Amino acid sequence: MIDLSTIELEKDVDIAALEERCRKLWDATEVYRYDPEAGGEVFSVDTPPPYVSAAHLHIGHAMSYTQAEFIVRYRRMGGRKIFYPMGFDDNGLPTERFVEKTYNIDKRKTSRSAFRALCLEETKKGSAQYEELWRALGLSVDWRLRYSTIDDHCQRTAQTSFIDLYKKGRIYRSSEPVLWDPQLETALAQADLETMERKSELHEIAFTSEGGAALPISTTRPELLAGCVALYCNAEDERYKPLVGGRATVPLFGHTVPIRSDEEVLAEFGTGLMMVCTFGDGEDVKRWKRDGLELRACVGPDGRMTQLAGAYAGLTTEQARRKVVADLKEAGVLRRSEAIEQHVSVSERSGAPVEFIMAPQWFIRVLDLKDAMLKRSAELRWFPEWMKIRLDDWINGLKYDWNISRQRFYGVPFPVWYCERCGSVMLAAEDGLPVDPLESAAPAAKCAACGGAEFRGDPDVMDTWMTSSLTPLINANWVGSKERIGDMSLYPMSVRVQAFEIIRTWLFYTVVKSHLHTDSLPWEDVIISGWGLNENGKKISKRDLEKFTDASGFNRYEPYAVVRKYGADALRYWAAGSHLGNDVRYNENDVKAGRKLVIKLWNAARYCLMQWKGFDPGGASMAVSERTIEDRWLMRSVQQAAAAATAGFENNNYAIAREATDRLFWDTFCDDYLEMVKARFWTPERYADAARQSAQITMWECFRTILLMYAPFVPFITEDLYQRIYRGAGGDAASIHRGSWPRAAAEAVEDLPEMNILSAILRAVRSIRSQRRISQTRSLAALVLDIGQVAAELQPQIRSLESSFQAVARVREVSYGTATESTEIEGLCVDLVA
RNA sequence: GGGCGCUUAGCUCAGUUGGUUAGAGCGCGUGCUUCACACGCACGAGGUCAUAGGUUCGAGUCCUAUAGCGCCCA
Repeated sequence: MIDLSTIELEKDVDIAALEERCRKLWDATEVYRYDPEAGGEVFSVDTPPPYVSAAHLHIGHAMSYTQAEFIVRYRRMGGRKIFYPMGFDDNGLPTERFVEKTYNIDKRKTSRSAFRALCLEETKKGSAQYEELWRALGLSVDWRLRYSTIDDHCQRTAQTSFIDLYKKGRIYRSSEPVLWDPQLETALAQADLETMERKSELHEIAFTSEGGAALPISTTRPELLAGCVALYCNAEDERYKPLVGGRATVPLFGHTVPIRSDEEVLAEFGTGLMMVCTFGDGEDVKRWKRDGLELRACVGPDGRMTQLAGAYAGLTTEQARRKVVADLKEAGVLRRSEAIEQHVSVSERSGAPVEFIMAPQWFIRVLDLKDAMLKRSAELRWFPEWMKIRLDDWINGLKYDWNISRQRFYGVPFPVWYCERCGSVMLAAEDGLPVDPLESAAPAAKCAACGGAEFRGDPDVMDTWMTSSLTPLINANWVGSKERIGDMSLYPMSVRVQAFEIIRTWLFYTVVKSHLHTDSLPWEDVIISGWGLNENGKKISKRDLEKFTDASGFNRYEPYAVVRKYGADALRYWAAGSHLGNDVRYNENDVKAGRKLVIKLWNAARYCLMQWKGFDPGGASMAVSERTIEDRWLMRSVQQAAAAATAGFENNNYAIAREATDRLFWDTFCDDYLEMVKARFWTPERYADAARQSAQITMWECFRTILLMYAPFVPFITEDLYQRIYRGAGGDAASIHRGSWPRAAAEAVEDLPEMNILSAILRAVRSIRSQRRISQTRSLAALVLDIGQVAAELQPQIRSLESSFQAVARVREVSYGTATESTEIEGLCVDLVA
C-alpha cells in the first residue's frame, strides 16, 4: 500500500527553492549524462558555441538555446541516448575586439602572447557566466562534453583539418587582392561582409585623351584616381570604340592608363566609361587579374593613402576623397556631382567599409564545389523547409574562394613554416598538434626543396569559422584526443540547431568541411530558429540591456533578472510559444503566463492529492469500460492531445506540442473535468465507491501524462511534482526527464458523442449562474430539462446522464418540465431553480 | 534591383490538405470570498483576416498585382 496522504504541498509554491532542488537533483543523479554504453539510439546535438565576450547575454540568447533544448528533452523522453555538448567560441575577432576595447589596447603595440593571455582570461570569465546561465535555465547539457574553440582539442582539430585539406590539394596560398578590413587590419572572407546603405556622391570626372579630348568617367571613389590603371568601355560602344588601344591621362596625378573594352561594361551606365583602380571593388579585381593590368596600390592595410598618392599620402580614404574632390573642382575637371544612395560592403565586425589589399593568404578552394554543395543542401532535412533556399542562394552567389588567413593574434595558428631561402611550405607533424609555429621549431632541420636551414613560422591565425565549421567533428572526436568523450559513431550528428543569420557562415562552412573531410553531411537534420525581437520589432541586442532597466533596477531583457522574478520555467514557457523558424516579439506578459502555469500545476497537484485520500496507486487498475463517462472522456482527450503533441515534436515544432498541452491541462482537465468530478468527493453519499475510485485512478494516470507532456517545457515544476508524488509511488525512473514520453495507448478510448450533451449543459448552467449572479459553486434546488423538442434518439442518452447533470449543475435534483434557456444541443432547453 | 518571410481582436500570436458562426493568451467589461488555485473561476464585448483583382458551389487559406514591415544579397 502506497500512502499518498503523507505528501504535503505547501499552499504557496516557492519557485526559487523548487528550481534549486531540481538543479541539485539533476547534478547529483547525473540525469543528463551521456553514457556511450547505454542502450538506445544516439541523438546528438550540434548547437552554436556562443561568443564569450562576456556581459552581453540577453533574453534572446536564452530563448534560442531553450528552443533547441525542448527538442532534446523530447528525444530523451522518447528513449534516445542523448549527446548534448556545449561549446564556447572564444576564438577570433569578437573576443579580440572585446579585449581591445576593455583594456584599451592597440594590437600593434603589444605582443601576441600577452594579448592572447588577456583573451584567455576574458574567455574564462565569459564562459563561466554562460554556463551559470544555461544551468539556471535548466539546459540539459552534459557539461563534461564542454569544448571551447581555443582549447587544445579544438586547435588540434582545426590544424588537422588544415593539413588534411592541404594534402588533398584543397588549400592553396596565393598573393592576390583580398577583402580587407582597414580598421581591424585583417583579411576577411565573403561571409564576413555585410551590406550597408549610405548616402554618397557620384562624381563625373574628366580624363584626357591623347588627342586632348575630355573623357568623363563616373565614380564614387575619386580618391582612388592615384591607383587608376585603365579605362574600360563596352566593346560595342561607338562613342569610345576609336579610342580603344590608346591611352588617357589621369587628372591630378598625370600618369597615363590604357583604354580597353570588354562585353560587360554597360554603355548606358553613367558616361559609359569605367575607371579601373587597384582596387576599388570586385569588378576591378576581376579585370586586373584577367587582363594583367598594372598594380598601383594607393590604399594601405591601415586604410590610409600610400606614397603613391603623392600629396594625399597618409590621409584616410575619407579625408583624401574630400581633398581630391576639392582639387578636381579647382582644376576644372569635375563636371558634376550627384547625391546617391549607395550600398557598400562593410566588415561585419568593425562596420568599416572594406578595401582590397594585396597580401599572401591561405585559401580553401570552394568555387568549384557549388554543384556539390547544392546537392548536399538537398540531402539535408530542413526544418522549416523553406530555409534551404537561403543556403542555396548563398552558394549560387559565391564569388571568392574561402580566405582562411587572418592577420590577428588570437586564434588557431597555421601549422606551417616557410623556408627562408626558397619559401617552400613545411607542415607540422600531425601527431604533435596543436603547434604554434611562432613558438616551436620547424619539424625538420632542412628544407626538402633547397636544403635551407632557416624557417619562419606563419604569423597569421585562422578564420574563426575554420574551427567552428568543425563542431560535429570536434564533438565526435575525429582527431582522437584522449581526454575527450565521444567518438565517430556520433557522426554525422542527428541535428544542428541554429538561427538563420549564420546559414551562410556556420552552416555553409560546416557542410563544406564534412563534404571534404568525410564525404558526408555533418548532420541528418537542420533546425533553424527565429529571433527574439524587442518591442520595436528589432532583434534583441546588447542595447536593449542598457535601455530597459526600470526604477527598481529590474531589466526585462536580462535573463537572470527574469529568472529571479518569474522563474526559469516561466522564461522557457515563453520561448516555447514561437513557432519554428518564426521571430517572436518579446513580451514580459507572456513570461508571466508561464509563471501562472507553474502555479496552476502546483495547485492542481494539491487538489488531486486531496482527492486521492485512501487511494492506493499501487493497487489494481480499473478497466476503461468500467470507468464513468467523464473519466473515459478525459482519457480520450489525453490520448488525442498526446498524439497532437507527439506529431508536433516529430516535426520539431514544439509550439504545437505546448498548445495542445495547454488546452488539455487548462481547459479540459482543470476547468471541466475536475469540476465535473468534484461532486463525487463532496457528496460521497450520492455515489458508489467505484465512481470515486474511477476518478482517482483516472486523475492519477492523466495528471501524470500531463506532467510528462509539459516536462520538456517546464522541467522544474514537472520534476518536482513527479519526485514528490509519482516517484515514491512506483515511478521507476529517477527523473521525469528519463521517463517515457506518452505513446499511443494500447487501449484506445472510443468516441463519446453523448459528452456533447453534458458539456452543453455545463456551459448553459454556468451562463445562467453568471447572468443571475449566483456563485458557480452554490448548491441549488433543481435543474429543469426541457426535452420536448429534442431529437428522439437523443432522449434516452439524456436520461442516462442524469446523475452527471446533477453533478455539473450542482443541484439537488434533476427534473423535467418547461425551460427557456437554450443550449448548444438543438431543442434542448434548461433552467435552474434556486 | 533580386531573394525569403511577415501583415488575422487593443497587444503577442495560432489557424493543418480550401468547407458550418475565424481561435488562444494577455488586456478590457460584468459577476463570483469558490471547501486546489483571486497569480483564481464564470460569463461577455471586441476581427469587412493589409489592399485590389482572379480561380471556385465555397477563399484567412490557392493565383496575380499593389502597399507596408523585417532579414539576406547586389
